[in-house]
Amino acid sequence: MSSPLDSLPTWILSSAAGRSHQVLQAHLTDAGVTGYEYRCLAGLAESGRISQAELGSVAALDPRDVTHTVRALEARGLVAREKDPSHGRRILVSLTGAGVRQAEALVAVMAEVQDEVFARLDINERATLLELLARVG
Amino acid sequence: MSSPLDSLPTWILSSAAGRSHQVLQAHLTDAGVTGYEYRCLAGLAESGRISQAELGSVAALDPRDVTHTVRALEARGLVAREKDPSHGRRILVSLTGAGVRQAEALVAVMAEVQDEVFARLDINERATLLELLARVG
DNA sequence: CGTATTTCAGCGCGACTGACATCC
DNA sequence: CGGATGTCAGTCACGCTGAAATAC
Repeated sequence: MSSPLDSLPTWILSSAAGRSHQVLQAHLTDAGVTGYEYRCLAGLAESGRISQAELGSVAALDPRDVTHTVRALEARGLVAREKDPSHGRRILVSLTGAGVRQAEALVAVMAEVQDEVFARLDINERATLLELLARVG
Repeated sequence: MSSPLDSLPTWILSSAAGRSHQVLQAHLTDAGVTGYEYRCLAGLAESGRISQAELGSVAALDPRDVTHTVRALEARGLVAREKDPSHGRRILVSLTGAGVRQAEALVAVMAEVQDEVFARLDINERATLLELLARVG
């Protein structure tokens, strides 16, 4: 059990992120979406009808991953894709009604994830942690 | 650039871990080892001659990953593998002279990684961060 | 018998790279 | 032409799972 890694700050950071990721993944799986899909839905919920390239920027996704993710969401009826009339190559993506409902449900899911991951930290400690994390790297 | 993810604590944590991981990977690549290899070398430097199963525990590695990693290290002359005379199935792994030197060099590499990743935090802030991270998840 | 150890092969996520076609 | 956009295919690290052989 004991490991030289346990005293390594970068390992502690990585381990905490891993535990957080595990909680996140479990909840997203329950909700029926992947991490990429969640990010796209959340980005579209905030930014409305945007191009895939813009969605990649908003969702912090590689444009090539946007392609697959958006097509998967389209196949499930959560997003609509339409050609930009003012730019033939560009494709505009937007949430469908079902997509909007899914995005709203995911807001609640993510709130639960945050509560679970940071359950052992109070409000002030959470703020301190985020401030310190912002200065890491 | 702006993203709904930027205000999500788990995303901030994951991003910080990603930046840390990037710095770590860059330094390990320069040193000529993978992350798994570093963990095995560090574990062996601390624990001496141990079985692969024990090494998996010390290095926080799946036993199946230990197999490949140890064989790669053996091929480079950094570790020695020998059958446990008291248990035919078990294989004992230990550092060679070159392995010891590599492990020592990696200690310095990792110290540099920590300094770089947490450069913008003072001693007290680093301690606070680690204490809070320990309670995440 | 069951348990532990090691080894083989493969999966899945997340992030990335190369190559290419399309459009302005 | 250059530059941006989208698509297809593939790579890689990392952490897993399944299946199997060997030893206790």
